[in-house]
Amino acid sequence: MESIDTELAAQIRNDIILGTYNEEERLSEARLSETHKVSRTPVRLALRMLEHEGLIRRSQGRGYYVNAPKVADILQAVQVRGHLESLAARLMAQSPGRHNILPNLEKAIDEIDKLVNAGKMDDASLRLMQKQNAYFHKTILQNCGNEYVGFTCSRISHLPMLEAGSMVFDQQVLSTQEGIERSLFRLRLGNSQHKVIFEAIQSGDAVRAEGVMREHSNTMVEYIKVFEKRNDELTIKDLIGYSGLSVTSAQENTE
Amino acid sequence: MESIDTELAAQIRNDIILGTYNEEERLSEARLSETHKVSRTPVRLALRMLEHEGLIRRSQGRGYYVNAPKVADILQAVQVRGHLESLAARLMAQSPGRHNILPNLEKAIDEIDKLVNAGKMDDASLRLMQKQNAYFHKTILQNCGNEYVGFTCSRISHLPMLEAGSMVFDQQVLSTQEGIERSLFRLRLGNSQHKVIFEAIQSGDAVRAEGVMREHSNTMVEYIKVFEKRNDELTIKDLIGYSGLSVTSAQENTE
DNA sequence: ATCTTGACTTTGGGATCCCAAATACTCTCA
DNA sequence: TGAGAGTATTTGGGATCCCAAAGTCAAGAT
Repeated sequence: MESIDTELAAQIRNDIILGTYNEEERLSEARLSETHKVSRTPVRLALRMLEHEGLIRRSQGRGYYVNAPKVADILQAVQVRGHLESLAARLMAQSPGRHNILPNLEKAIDEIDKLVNAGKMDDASLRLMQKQNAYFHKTILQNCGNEYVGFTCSRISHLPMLEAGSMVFDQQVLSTQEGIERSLFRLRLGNSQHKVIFEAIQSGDAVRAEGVMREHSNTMVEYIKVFEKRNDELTIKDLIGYSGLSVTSAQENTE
Repeated sequence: MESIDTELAAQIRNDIILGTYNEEERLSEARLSETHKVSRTPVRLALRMLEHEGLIRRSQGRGYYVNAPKVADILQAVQVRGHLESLAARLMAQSPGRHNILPNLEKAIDEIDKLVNAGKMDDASLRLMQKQNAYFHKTILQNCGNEYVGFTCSRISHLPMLEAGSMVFDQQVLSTQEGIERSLFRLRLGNSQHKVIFEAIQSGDAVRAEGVMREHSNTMVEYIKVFEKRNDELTIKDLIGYSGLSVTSAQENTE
């Protein structure tokens, strides 16, 4: 368990993201300290944190305004993260020490391959795939030789779906056999991109590593846009549902 | 004047960056509140802020450790910012609303041209050029259509030289006529890159806008590396000196 | 009816006190 | 003399009180 202020920030963040507060609703230290049964000190720390994250705005003498992100914001942030990941792939391909890390990447690829080939799309399998996928992406971010790439990424990872390696699944699609086949195809494609990225990094082909990673990152943006087309009123809550995880546990995984 | 905690954070940040504290020195809330004559509440807020910025590390029950950035860190961060700026250039070239902004960019280019052609490299001229240069870069970041590009950049702009459009000059070089000529050449080159970026954005050539911006951003990294080669023990303090501004006022410009 | 002015309320910021946890130190016993 | 236990100290976290600034509302003057 973290300290109260961190925990509190996580709760309020969750509320903001899930749309519990009204648009532009005003938050006050005093009210939050009452509703959450804590003193104003941790509330203040939590609000400062959320202000840094851009989820609330401070207004001189008027308290804090909620500034809830929209799906469009998530798309923009994912694009930024993807761009940074492509930098990481390029840098890692140029990094002399990369060879010690490569086996770990390969293992993650193999694990995903194994799961995809088993053809199962149950909740447990999805979780395992997400875990390996996240590991693949985080490993590249953290071992590219430029620690500010990972650092900068982490500055937007409080948003849902912004953890490196987050994946989106359409539960409706997963309910039919044909949908499962399509999803498996998508996963196979994604993992084959992983393989290309791996090989490019291994052989030191920085340009290719960057290019494929860019394309790979773009995949999720396009996939979410498909959802948007089908549903104008797509909310972030829906999106988190698509991540294949429960809404509450999605927050717990935030680091 | 900002609130005490912001001001305090700026002071401590300055001290850390300029190397006032020893490597890995421990900071405590109580001591800082004494030395800065404020209570522990704003100290705590300031320390949290600095922790977010990565300048100090919190250790359970042992207070805070100073984590002073090195010149190598600045180089890494500049690389990240440059990469994000190249994304901004690409996106702005694809943005339909860019034409309303283009005149402002052109004006900044013209102003720099005017100053460079005048051939003066005095302090006032340098300041004006820095201002126009910063305006050029910030305008692209803020009008690329993806607000998270600018947001993400701002998450590392607490570091020195990390404000978009910061420039570096070698004061030693500026003391000779030949050095001034070389610096003017460098500025002319930089501004001609600005022009290419401008034209690429104007004509919607996203690939070119991104490529030239990447090259443009890389220039500063290479220039700082020249300093490093000449002086193994190059400190961040030296680097701020190279920015052509006084060490203290460099902090004031932080936004 | 409207504008102005005053008091009242709400807001966040800062100071101070208390507390638990972790550390560091010292004394004692083997 | 060295190891261990117990105590003192230092650490940050939380609660509470006070304050100045800004916003809000109502009453009174024009």
